[in-house]
Amino acid sequence: MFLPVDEQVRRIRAGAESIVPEDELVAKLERSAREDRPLLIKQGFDPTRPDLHIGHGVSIHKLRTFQELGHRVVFVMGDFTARVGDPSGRDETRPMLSEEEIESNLATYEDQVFRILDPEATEIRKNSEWLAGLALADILRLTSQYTVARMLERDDFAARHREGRPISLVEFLYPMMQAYDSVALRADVELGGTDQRFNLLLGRTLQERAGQEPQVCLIMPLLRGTDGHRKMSKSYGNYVGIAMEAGETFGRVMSIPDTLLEEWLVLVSSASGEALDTRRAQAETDPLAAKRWLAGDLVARYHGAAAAEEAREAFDRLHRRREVPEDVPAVSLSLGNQETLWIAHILRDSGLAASSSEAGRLIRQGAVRVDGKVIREGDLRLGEGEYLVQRGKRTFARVALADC
RNA sequence: GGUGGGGUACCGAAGCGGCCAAACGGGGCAGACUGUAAAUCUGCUGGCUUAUGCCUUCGGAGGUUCGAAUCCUCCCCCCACCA
Repeated sequence: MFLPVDEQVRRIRAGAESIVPEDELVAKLERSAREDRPLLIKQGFDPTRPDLHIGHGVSIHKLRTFQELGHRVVFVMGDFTARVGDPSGRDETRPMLSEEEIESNLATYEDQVFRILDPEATEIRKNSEWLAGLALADILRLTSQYTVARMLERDDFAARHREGRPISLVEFLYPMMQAYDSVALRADVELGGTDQRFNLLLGRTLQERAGQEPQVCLIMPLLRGTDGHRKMSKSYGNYVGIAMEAGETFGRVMSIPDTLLEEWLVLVSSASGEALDTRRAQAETDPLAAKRWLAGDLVARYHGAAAAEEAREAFDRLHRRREVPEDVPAVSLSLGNQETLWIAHILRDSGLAASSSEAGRLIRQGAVRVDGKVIREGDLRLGEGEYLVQRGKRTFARVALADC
């Protein structure tokens, strides 16, 4: 039923930042094979922000690998912990979320997660199931199992404490709750990013205190974003969203620096084993081909094979052949009672420029074309008719001018 | 509670009576180059019915002045040290 243990380990280890401790993972896998019983793989998610990007996808892909290896994946929605907000990597307390906000985020999470995970083989559990019912007495027992000094070992807490910034008591409870999830589920393995290291290790500690075999922590690196430097994050704008439109996804992947390519192939592509090795070699010899494959692979995974083909074609058309894309947004503008409209206003009102001042600047820089011809005159006016207006290399609008 | 230091455009950070729509860096946008890139170089980066013109902006509200981001008063918010 299971692949040989060493092959399983190989696939699990691919791309991982660290496995703590690896020999326990091997032991668990061996026992699982011997007893023909799948391991329980757990990952928690904070339903605080409804948009997932492929940085989150790194560990979700890894969960998928576990599914393919025949293990049992439990996806924990931290609906209860979200009311606190994960302080990891933060330098201040986060606002608590209301129940309504949390609920409304859950559904969109499932939609995105199931673009990667097999829904049939995934259990989704909310941690309010076991956390909401805890009595104060239970919580006292739990909190007695860990010390303030050890809590302060965590880098972000330590820094905040050292610098005199506030740490609310409830934030100490966040890792405790996440760790308790592992106790409640009797997790064999927990996945998380490097920023989760402390929380994952705390899970081991609490499991041991509860008389359980401690979980193995599988720590995945944080994915670097499209800028090639900083970790992928929505607030840096260097992300590729899982639910993002297909063409946009394709384009963003194509624009990553080559130096990022191998990393992305390992961490977020569907390739594994030998296929992955082949792609990694290709990334060296023909980065463009490898990047195109990766872009298509991601689009196919999130939107289906047909969408990937379409995205590739649209991309080639726009960027390689410099042709006008097929789906240029159409805008119709009213002339009002005038004969003509000023080009700066046309650019502004068709959404190609944020303001008429910006439109003027773009024209001065030679970035504006009308029907393929570069516009130099800042005072150009257009009369009734249809025009293809272009701003820069890749932003178009088909503008219809008419009175009415 | 005391003392001291701050709040400037998307972010960081200069400016400390006119030459300030506000230096510089980052980010963003555009041009060149290219493999669509990245790196590099160049330009732009408040708004306005089309602009050697006008309007709004430097925590908030008033005031002094021909003139204020810059001086004064009050208020709000941050930070450091002490208690």
